[in-house]
Amino acid sequence: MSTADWVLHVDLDQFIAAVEIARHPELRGRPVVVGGTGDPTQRGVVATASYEARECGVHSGMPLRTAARRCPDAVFVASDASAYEEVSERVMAVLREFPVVVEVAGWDEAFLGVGTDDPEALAREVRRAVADRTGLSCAVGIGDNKHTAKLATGFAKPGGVYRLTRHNWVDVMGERPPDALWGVGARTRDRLAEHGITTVGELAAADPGELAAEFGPTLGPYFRVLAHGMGDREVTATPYVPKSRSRETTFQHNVHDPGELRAHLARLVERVADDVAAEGRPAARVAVKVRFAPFVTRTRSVTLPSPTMDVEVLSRAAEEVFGRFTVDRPVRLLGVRAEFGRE
DNA sequence: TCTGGGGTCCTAGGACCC
DNA sequence: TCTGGGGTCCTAGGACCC
Repeated sequence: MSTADWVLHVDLDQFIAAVEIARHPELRGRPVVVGGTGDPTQRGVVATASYEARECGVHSGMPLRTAARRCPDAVFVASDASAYEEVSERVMAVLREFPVVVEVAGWDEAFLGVGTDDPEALAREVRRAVADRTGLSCAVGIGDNKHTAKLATGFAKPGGVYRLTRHNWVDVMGERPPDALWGVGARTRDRLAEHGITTVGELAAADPGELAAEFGPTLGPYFRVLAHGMGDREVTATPYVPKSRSRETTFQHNVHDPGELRAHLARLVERVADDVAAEGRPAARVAVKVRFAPFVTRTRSVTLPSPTMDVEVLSRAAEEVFGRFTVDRPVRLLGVRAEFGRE
């Protein structure tokens, strides 16, 4: 743990696309779209688009079909999680060689808790070390907490360094919409707008009571804290301990046949049971997710009589929970999640 | 824009207990 | 014998993030 002078946020540029370009050099300079099975005629979305592909309006989360229409020259590549994990580990190892606390925040990003008089110099060293040792480019945000560091990275991209602190917060963020904050999305932005709040500055000045009434006693005041550029300063190297493991599948074609659905359910629960066993900790709850056509998602769950890693017990629980659904429409997605107990 | 997969955290209502 | 208030667990759903 560290409550040092500065928080740095390191974020790799177009990470997944960069890994694919590194191992397929002929892709360099071309629009590259990574996601799904790599077949843009199938259901799936863009995981990462290279900067060349972004120029045609392709971005993360966009359906592959749409990406193919916008960028007919793009090269489509299947997503390969284990390759990205491996490269990610190498990058994190480079970061850990610095005299900093490293908190991994995803495949392609990490917070660094640092004590230094010259955070810009350190940020440039980090960028150089990552580039030299992995061939990857990254942006580094410098902040006085994790929130400002994370937002600073957005201004540093691609491949730069940017500092955002209480000293330039109002100038940089005051006039931006509330969803520019990390943790405020489109839904909350729209609900805020109904209260006449359309900028970060207005949110910072909003009545905490009114926010609590709209968003609840924890979330409401928290949004106002974010709008002041405040946030968590604690950077911790404690290894990540998952609270749940899940597997889900979107079918290429909607499924209505109950037998077929049960067969898919059985396969999913086996994969989840494998993940639970690999984790070596018993699951306390089992949840089943069903997404009906066109796109209505429902979840049912059960607390097990006692936590278990037994695939038979997990399977029976998933079947029981699935049996509580009324499957009267075609099913687009089926998912199973196991939650670990509190220890 | 016909909308993946894997996660986390918060809210809210009802059950149940004291 | 018509009724309080607090605490905690269970469940479903929503929002957000990478």
